[in-house]
Formats: sequence, structure tokens, C-alpha cells
Amino acid sequence: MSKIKSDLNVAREAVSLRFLVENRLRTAIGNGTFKPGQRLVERELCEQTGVGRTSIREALRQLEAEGLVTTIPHRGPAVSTISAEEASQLYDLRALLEGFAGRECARFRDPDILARLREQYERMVVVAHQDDHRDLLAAKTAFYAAMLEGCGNTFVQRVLNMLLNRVTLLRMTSMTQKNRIHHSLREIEAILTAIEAGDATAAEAACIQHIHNAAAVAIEALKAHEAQSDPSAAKLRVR
Amino acid sequence: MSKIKSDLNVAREAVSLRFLVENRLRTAIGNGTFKPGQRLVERELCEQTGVGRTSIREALRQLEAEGLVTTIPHRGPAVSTISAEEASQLYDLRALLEGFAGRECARFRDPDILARLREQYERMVVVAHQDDHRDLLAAKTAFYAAMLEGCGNTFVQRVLNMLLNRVTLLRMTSMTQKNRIHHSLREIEAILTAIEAGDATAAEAACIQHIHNAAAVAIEALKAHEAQSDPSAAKLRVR
DNA sequence: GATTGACAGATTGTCTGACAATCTGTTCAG
DNA sequence: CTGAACAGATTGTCAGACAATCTGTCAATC
Repeated sequence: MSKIKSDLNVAREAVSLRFLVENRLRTAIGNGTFKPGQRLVERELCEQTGVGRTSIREALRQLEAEGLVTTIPHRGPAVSTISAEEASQLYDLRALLEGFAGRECARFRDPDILARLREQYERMVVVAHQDDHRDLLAAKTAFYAAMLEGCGNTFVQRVLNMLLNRVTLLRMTSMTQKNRIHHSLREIEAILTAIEAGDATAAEAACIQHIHNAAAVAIEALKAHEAQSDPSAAKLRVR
Repeated sequence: MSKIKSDLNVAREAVSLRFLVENRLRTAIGNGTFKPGQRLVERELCEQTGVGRTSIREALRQLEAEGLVTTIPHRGPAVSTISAEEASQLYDLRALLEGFAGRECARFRDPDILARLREQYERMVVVAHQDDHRDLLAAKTAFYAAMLEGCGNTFVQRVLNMLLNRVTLLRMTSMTQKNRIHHSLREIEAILTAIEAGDATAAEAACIQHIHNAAAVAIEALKAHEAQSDPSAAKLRVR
């Protein structure tokens, strides 16, 4: 019955302005237009978007709830920064959740999901050599999207999406890692084959392993970055 | 260094109105003043709280992001309801996260946390016989709070708090289960001893077991409730 | 009698303008 | 160089307004 309904679903076009603003800001933060730490002055956003302060503020509140933006009282919102410690915790949670997703995928083995996973994986293999990593990133994102969907748990999906947004934040802070691509590909292959084989335990382990590896690189880069530019660390120097 | 700062932390009294409203609404939903499905008309909230529509709306946006409130476009916000299916997924995620928390607690074995856990457990034992379950609930909440803190992961903490708020929602939908208390106590004892023993695997298992048991009861009650009162189910009847 | 269409009432979505509270950087006196 | 005072910037909040949209009702129509 919900199947029928979803077929003639007209997708609710009447989107609110604040929703548009929200997405606009989210992608602006995601692609680095707004950098971590940068302040987001309400009036400026009003001018840039052409909407009133009301809508801007409500959109900001949403992003704040997602952790993408941090608001200091009477000082205003700014794009969230992320410390090495936080990043580490973030990756831990991500590993836990993606492990769950992988495990459930392997358990269900929904043919549709399996097909999408393989499709994206093969797309990744094809575009892996390109200098421009955008295609690769897109395929990887699609792969994850499929896996999340396949786990069949709305809440896990939602939480993971929030986490991924914040990881993107991290990617802006540190630089994109280069040579991990090939390792990464192999790890994803392991995930895929485990899921296809219906081996839940292996799938979970592969997901966790993959995130742990990615985390190690990211955290390392972040720490280096911090040690070099953190003013509070500099202050501790005796000279 | 952050230790020093946190000691003389003056806790930032200058709370914004929207924050007060937010908490007020949250507890109102939590204690059943606003029941699931009930509409929350902005003007009415304005009158009841004495604050302007701006603050109300921003507070509602926050609660919406947490899933406690659902807003239908041009119709307005209402306290979220929760289906048996959603509840099941919610408990799955909760089991995953609390399992993690338990495991980490057992790994760290922070003496301070251990003491708090035992203290709350013993408090639970003492007040378990009372007809009024409020004390018991308070102790249980404190027990969980300690465990969450002990896991040392801010994100897990935050997500779990959100989930717990929504479980409370569920508690409003179905009725409080009565005779589970004694089972519940024994399960919590298992968690505690595993953590105290530093047995991470056992702690994780105990946490997951506990949630699964709680889930089973809750879901059952919810399904019964749904079958009885769901109008869409009634409509499908051929007579 | 059931279906359709129109209408009124209720509420939200959004804008504007305003003003106090608060934060921040700078200047100036000691 | 230290500390106080001040000015500018920005947020937090309110009130009032108005269009867009949803919902229920009621009459007209088949």
C-alpha cells in the first residue's frame, strides 16, 4: 500500500526557503566555500542569499543541531572546526555504524542493493586513475549511500549522514590524502565481496577496518596541521 | 590545561530564551504534558511561554532536528509519533551504541565512573520495591549517564541522548511495563559486574542483551496498541 | 446519495524594522 | 604597560504585517 502511494508521489515541491538556504549553506561548507572557523554573519548571508534574517537564522539553527555550525552566544555562528581528538571519536562512531550497516547488508542481501554496490565499485575501478578525483569520490559516495540504504535502519542512516557531513569538514581542514586510493579500493572490494557472500561478520570487520585505516591517515594529517598552527600550543612555548 | 579551565568555569549563565523554551518543551514532551501526535500551534506556545514567535520557532526547529517534533509544511509542528517498525530500528541502534559504551567503560575502568555506576546500581536495588517508580527511573537514568560519560566519546553520548529522548516518547505511547523491573535489575547487575571486571566483551554483550529484552517488551506493547487503534489498518478491513 | 467546487477560517512562512544586550577592539588616562 | 571607558558590530528578541497554503464545511450538481 505504501508502494502504490510512493509511485504517484509528487515529491512535495513546495519547499520552504529555509530549507533551500539550509542546503545551500551545507554544500557551501562541504565544498569549502566557507572554511572551518569562518564566521557566518547573518546580515551578510541575507545579502548573499536574498532572504530575510528569519529564514537564515532557522537554517543556521538546523546546521547547528547537525554540528556543522557552532554558535557562540552574542558572537554568532561559525563553521565548526574539528580537533584531532574529536575526529578520532568521530571515526570511532563511524566505524561502529558502518560496521553495522555492512553486517546488515550482508545479512539481508537485497538483490537491488547488491547490484548497486557492485555497479559503483566497478565504476570506482574505472575512474581510479583519473587525476581529478571527483568521479571517484562520487562513486564512493554512491557506494556508501547504497550500503546505508541496504542496512534498512533509518536512524543509522540519518546519524551516519550527519557524521559524513562533519567528516567532509575534516577533509577541508586537512588536505585530501593521495596515495590511499589504491588501498582504499582494495578495502572496499573486501567489503563488497563479504556482503555478496553473505558473510555478515566479515563484512562488519571489513567496514571497520576500512574506516580505521582512513582514520589513521586523516588523524595523522590533522595532528601535524594542529601542531603547526595551533596558537594555544604556541603560547605554551617558553620562547 | 583544560582541567584548570573547567574548574573555574562559570557555566555561562547568559542562556538564550530559545534555549529555555527548547528545554521547557523537551521536558513537557518527556513527561507527557504534550502527547505524541498532539499539534503544537505557535501562537498558543507563545501565550503559554510568554515569548515571541521567533524564539518559539527556533526552539521547534531544534526539536525537529532531534526528531522529537515533526513539522508538516503549512500545517505546523506536532509531537512525533513512533511506529513499531521505527521503534524496533531505534532499539537496534541503541543496542549498538550502548554496547559500545559498555565495552569502552570496561576497557577504561575509570575509578570515578566505576564508583558512580555502583552507587546508582545500589540505589536502584534499594528503591526497587517502591510503588512509585520515579526514584528507580532516576537512578537508572543516572546509571546510564555515568556509562555514557565513561565511554569517552562525545558523539556517541550526543546521539544516545537523542535516542533516549525518543524512547521516552515511546514510553508515553505505550504504557510503562511493570514486572520487567526485576529482570531489568539483574541485567544491569550483569553490566556492572562485567565493567568492574574489565571484561569488555561481556560488558558489550550484557548491554546489548539488556536493550534487546527491553525492546521486546516495548515493541510488543506498541504493536498491540497499534493494531487496536490504527485507523489505516481499520480501513483495510473489508467489513 | 455521492462527488465536486467554492469559500472561509486557521496557521504557517517570510519580511521588515526596531531596540536592548552583549561582545570586541581601540583609545586614552594613569 | 595596565586598566577603564567608549564606540562599533552583531546577536537575541519582539511586534506587526501579509501572502501562501491547508482544512473543514456547505451548497450545487450529477
